[in-house]
Amino acid sequence: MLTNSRLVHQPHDHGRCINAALMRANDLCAQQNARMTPTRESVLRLLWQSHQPLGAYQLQDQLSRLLDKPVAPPTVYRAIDFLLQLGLIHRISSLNAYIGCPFPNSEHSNLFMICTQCGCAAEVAHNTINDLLQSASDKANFTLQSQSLELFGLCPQCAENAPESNHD
Amino acid sequence: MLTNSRLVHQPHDHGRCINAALMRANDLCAQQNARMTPTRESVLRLLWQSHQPLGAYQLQDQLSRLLDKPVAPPTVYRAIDFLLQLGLIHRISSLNAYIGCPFPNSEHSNLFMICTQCGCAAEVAHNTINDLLQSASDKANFTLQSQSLELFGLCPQCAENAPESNHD
DNA sequence: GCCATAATGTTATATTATAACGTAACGCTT
DNA sequence: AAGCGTTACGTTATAATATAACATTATGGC
Repeated sequence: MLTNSRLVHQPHDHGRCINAALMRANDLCAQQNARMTPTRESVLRLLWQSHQPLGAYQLQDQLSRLLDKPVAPPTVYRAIDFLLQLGLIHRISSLNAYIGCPFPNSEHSNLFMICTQCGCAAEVAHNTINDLLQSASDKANFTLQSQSLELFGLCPQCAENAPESNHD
Repeated sequence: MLTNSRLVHQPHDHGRCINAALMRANDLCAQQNARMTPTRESVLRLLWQSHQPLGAYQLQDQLSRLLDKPVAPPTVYRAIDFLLQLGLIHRISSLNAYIGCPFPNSEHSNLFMICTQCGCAAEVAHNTINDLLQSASDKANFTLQSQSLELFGLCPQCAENAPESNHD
């Protein structure tokens, strides 16, 4: 089970973690002969700035503030589409929000653990689950192409802070 | 593995299948002291009419035609919310669409197999997958509350009709 | 029948996403 | 370096999905 759960849920050198993500992104672009333009890089950076998924219009606000000029929705959506295609970010469809992918190179399951309290989201790649989903698909004669797996609940911190209605 | 996959993918007595769903719905309402009003029943029926997920505005159209009078979005969304709360239907968030639940009483995984070709969707309850997700959550110290699992691919028919770019 | 509650009607608007078309930048060829 | 095709971006308008707020009507218990 490969996960960025600890990174998400625990304090860490976040600047380094963002830079690492940008490096990976640049590498991938070089590989694929794609251009990491300033707008795209800004959007990717903003998505990495928080471990929370951000909506397109939140991104618009932040990008607009960052560039100190008005930014229209298509600008944001174009950057999002580009990053999605390269697998550098994911769309979390139950939230209509987007988040940086911690392991863009690996084939992985896109399983997210999303905190209903604080909104943070950790990504998990879990081979056993993927295998099971594949075999369930096979059994149903379903030709699996892609998947979207989203778990909702409390992250470690929030569970800690607000435990099961205990009044000790 | 409990699934309505065969029902979805194979010809069957669909009228009976809709009626069964409505019966289950009425039972559940009786149990929970909830009211199955005409609007709600119509929406549920429309959702069962196809094994495809329907969007809110598709439902609006169809409901409007069925009742032969204009219907505003809130009407549709209220019925949807009611049915969602009772677990009689599900929201498929990657499609912004809704679909009748074939086994509303059971605790289940909400796993959908959605055909990217024809749009049909089968629901699967798979205990092993649920258990795995639970244990993955435990390992990550994540308090699992709910989940949304959506698989995309080709249903048996569509796979049959458009096999892997073979030209034999 | 009266009342509280639940459901629906109605109007307006918020939120998310895309279409369509023009302009600018890039990078290759010559 | 001029020309040119491609890619990216700017701009305006609008589509698609969802909800807020408040008025009205129906339902069921007393």
